[in-house]
Amino acid sequence: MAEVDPRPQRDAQRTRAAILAAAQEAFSRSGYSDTGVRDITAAAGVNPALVNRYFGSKERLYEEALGALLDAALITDIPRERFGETVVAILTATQRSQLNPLPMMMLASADPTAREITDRLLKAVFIEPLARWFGPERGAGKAAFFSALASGLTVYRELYPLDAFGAQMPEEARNWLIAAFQSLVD
Amino acid sequence: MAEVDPRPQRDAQRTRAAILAAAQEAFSRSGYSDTGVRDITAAAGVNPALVNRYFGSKERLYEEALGALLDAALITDIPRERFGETVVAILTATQRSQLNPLPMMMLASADPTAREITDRLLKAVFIEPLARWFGPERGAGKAAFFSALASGLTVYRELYPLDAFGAQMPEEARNWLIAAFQSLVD
DNA sequence: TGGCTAAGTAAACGGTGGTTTACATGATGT
DNA sequence: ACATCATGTAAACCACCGTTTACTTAGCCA
Repeated sequence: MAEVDPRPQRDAQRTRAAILAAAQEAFSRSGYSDTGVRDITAAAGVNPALVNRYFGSKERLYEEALGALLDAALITDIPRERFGETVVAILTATQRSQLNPLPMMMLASADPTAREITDRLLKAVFIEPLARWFGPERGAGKAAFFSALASGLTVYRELYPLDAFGAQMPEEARNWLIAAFQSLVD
Repeated sequence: MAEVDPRPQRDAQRTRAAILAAAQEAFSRSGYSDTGVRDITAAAGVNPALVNRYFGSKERLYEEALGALLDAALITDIPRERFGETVVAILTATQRSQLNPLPMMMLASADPTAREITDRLLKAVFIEPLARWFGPERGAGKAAFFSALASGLTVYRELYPLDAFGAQMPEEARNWLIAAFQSLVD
């Protein structure tokens, strides 16, 4: 006899989490405007109306989805002496991280509402903490360089793939990137 | 007496050009999905149906709009000894260039169809010629670095503006960028 | 066991999108 | 002047979107 599943069929927390996870995946793949509420809920196996029940609107679902990704992406616990290679290792992981907020940011930027939300969250939960971590002297500039470099790399790895940034990145390219990132903390 | 305008009220070429120009402006500002055919034709002062008459579809209008921008953006006639500063001057021009294809590329990348078109055009009319200009040795890698750096800079100048890349960019940041670009040709 | 409430569903609503169709009108050549 | 065709227009079409509403059903407690 099979074990009975002790979990009830109806579980608000589980359903909410399933929608949020499906939203993160969908928004990261298709952005804001091109991701429908019905796409998300179909992937989560629930009814479209539940987005409004649990999150209020598609807009607020996006905000929570991106916020969680940005939170998880903060890299301020990396040891400074190995900053460059650690960052490059993360950004060029063969198994694309589910937690990289950059694709979602790039793809969602066309919609004015999503862009406003993204701009606010990006600065509040990522750029500013990162700038403080870099230190009071030129911290903001370093955070900006970090973001620009990481974004450019992500664009040509995931959006418009170029061989030079592909799976088997040439040693020279990798070293250039490591040195560029490491120079921000030295 | 005022001179009579010798141009007829109806001029297919002029109308077509007006639609194309309005499309470049709109796609650069709002991407593909968030730009409506009615938005474009309203800006051009013509009827929405003319998009289909002159371009076949919104899709093919996008293709022609981006293709023209990518063509005009090729920077292979820059003297190599001043490559870095020239590129940075172009990318950080106070008056944002109407011809920079990067915002359009970034904003349009969410829609699968627009992304496919962008990917094809980007490589055929920009990346590959640029790689040849850099030379047979590591040309592709240099073109990739150029694109990544330029894209990251554009993202944080136009999409999610950061002070460090703003109008009055610190001398240090500017010099870092110039050196990075110049290193690609030295 | 029975009923009450949270959880989930189905269906519709108003708005908007790209596109097509049928029609009106200005330009041109005889 | 008039016929003809390119050019432009108005309106409708059909599909899809986010959201709301009315309803059903499962879970839980008395």
